[in-house]
Amino acid sequence: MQVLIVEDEKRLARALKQILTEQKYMVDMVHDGNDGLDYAMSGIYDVIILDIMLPYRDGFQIAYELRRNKIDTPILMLTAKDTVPDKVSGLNSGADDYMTKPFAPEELLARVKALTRRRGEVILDETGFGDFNFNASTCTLSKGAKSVHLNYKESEVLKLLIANRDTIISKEDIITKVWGYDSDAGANNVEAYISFLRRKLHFINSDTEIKSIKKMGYRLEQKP
Amino acid sequence: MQVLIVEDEKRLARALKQILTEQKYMVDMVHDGNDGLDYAMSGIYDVIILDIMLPYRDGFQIAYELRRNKIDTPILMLTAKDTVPDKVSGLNSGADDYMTKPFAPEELLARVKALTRRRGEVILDETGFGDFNFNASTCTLSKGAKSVHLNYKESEVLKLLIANRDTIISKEDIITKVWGYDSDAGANNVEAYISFLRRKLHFINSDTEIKSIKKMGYRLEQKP
DNA sequence: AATATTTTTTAAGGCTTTTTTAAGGTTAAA
DNA sequence: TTTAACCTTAAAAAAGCCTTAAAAAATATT
Repeated sequence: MQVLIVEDEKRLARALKQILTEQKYMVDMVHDGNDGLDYAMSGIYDVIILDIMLPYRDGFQIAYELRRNKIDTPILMLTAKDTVPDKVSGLNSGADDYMTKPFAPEELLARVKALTRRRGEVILDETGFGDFNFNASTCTLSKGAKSVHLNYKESEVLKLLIANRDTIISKEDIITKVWGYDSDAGANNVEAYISFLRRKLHFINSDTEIKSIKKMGYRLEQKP
Repeated sequence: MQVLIVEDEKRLARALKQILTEQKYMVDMVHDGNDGLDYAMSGIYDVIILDIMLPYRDGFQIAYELRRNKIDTPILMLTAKDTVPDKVSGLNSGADDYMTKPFAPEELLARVKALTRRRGEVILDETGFGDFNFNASTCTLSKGAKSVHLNYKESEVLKLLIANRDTIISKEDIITKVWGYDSDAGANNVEAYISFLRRKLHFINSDTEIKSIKKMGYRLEQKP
């Protein structure tokens, strides 16, 4: 789950980032309106946290531009002012939610969660493939009576494999989606996690295997 | 369908890559002008997405060099500037299309699609010829119940044969498109892979054959 | 703040698959 | 019939991948 923070007050931006990364969001952070629009236009984020007062280009303009370009990433607007006129123009320009500074971390998290949930496609808590189940909210992989805990990265990799059940997913893809765009993780990082997952699948006696297709990537496959 | 991204801003490059790979393009990514020219010279790409501002060698130079060397891969130029002089020199140097940052993923996809369509091909996921099917996203060749896995180069060669279904494709062509322009692969490399493919077509009981026309190349042919 | 635990990264050696090479047999054009 | 082009195959070489242990980093606990 990827979040973009556009906030020029760096201290606040850092605080936001910390709150979100603690909840396992992948966070990118920029500090002015131009960068904000650039990054947001990539369309890769699940939520954008957008300050209104920004250098070069304000939050309203950014929201407006995004919607005009059919980027429908949910936007959570931030502002110090609590005036009605602001609220109106914020929501008109395309924001989905609105929050006035200062705010409690809980409130931020609640709103971000609400916005990402609304993106719909059902946030799958309980999912699976072949003969195993995976509960994303408890990070538990299970088959029958046997179960085992997955840590964060294991879970993310497995979720990707499940989501791409009928195609080969490349290591590059896994890296950008689990480690992030600017990470310097390499193929071996993915390989290591694939190995961890295989061991755990084996531990719960699953007959699903993570097949590797050389030069292409991985795919889940149910054995017998 | 292969795309080369030449863009030094790594985050943007990765975002581009993600957008394209989600649409089943095969994407290679380099981050400076030298690598950009090297990769592009291979001639194996269907589109090159080329930033203008690059370390070592800018986008104009690369486009110019490519055209001078008779590499006619369509080029989509990217730039932050939206000035007319830039547009002109971009198109003069050999670019086919032009896009200013920031942009929406849809726009990118529309332009890339337009450039590749012009080449006359389609984005193939599930394709085939005669009595067999080939699923490019799982690298699986099948006819009826029988199926077999193709490795990377086998897939690439087969895709070329299918794409050129009505014409003879030469070994030189296959070499430059699968091995790259500066590879030292020879005719025998192609012959070996043709042989591998024939064996696998036979294995799935296909009646399609890869016909060889001496001194000319190969062509797919459906028997009776 | 120090220590313990868990997670993540790194690196090396071994294994498997892919790719190349090479040699001898086959085909078809001249 | 001759000969260059092509086919097939085995085996060598290279590349890619797996696994594991151990180091480093992050996180939790005391």
